[in-house]
Amino acid sequence: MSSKKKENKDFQPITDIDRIIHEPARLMILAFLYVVERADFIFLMRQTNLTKGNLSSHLSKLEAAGYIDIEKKFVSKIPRTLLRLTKRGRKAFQIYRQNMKNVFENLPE
Amino acid sequence: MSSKKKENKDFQPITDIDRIIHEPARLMILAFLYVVERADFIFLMRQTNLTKGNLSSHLSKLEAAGYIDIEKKFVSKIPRTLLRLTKRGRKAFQIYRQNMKNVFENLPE
DNA sequence: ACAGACAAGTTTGTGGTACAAACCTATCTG
DNA sequence: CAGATAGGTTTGTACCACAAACTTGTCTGT
Repeated sequence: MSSKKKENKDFQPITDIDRIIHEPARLMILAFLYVVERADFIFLMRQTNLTKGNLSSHLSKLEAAGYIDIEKKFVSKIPRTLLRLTKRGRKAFQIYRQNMKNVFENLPE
Repeated sequence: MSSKKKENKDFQPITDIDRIIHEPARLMILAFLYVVERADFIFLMRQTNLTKGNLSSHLSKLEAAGYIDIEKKFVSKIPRTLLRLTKRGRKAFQIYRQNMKNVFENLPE
């Protein structure tokens, strides 16, 4: 009945924080994709002010986590990279959001 | 009138995120100190489930940032390390909190 | 009174990662 | 056909979170 371990329910939301999402650059990316549901590389780069290189590697990481799909098309010889949130990504983002909300919820002021 | 640079007001709160606070372990520490206003090392260690080593280094970092005061007392030969939020720390935490709130504020669902 | 055992921290070592800079490949332009 | 530009990817590096080792001091038991 009594738990041996102090599990500290208070801080559980913080302990559980998804580090993939927690990184500010990726949080920006996800927050954007959460709304528009589809965007291309260049547009995202302008929106986030990330460099090409960094945007690229963050996108790879998000893809590896299964949070976004990366679709490479050609529009009359010009490459176009389209990004969209997966179901999994959407879910993870919602959970992250709820966790962060819980952290601050019961604080005064 | 028109701004040359795309400043992306939408994501400004994320760009401005305070990395000292953003780290989950330190967020936990600050969230706790925000409430109790004074705690000792051991108690904080139990609350956060951090090891002594990691707690120590996070506290050092918070102190270096001017966010907490570390007070080392002796209570009849036994050392006691007391932590409390500085005004600066309290302010920074509030700003961080507001930034995070802004990030999620205008999203659907 | 002195050999452990324990308590309360601090310092050191290391693997992972965010950011920047270099690189790549293809198209357009004079 | 020599740059310049566009759209990315890969590489290099400096930092930093976490774990493990170390430190300093107190409290036993014998």
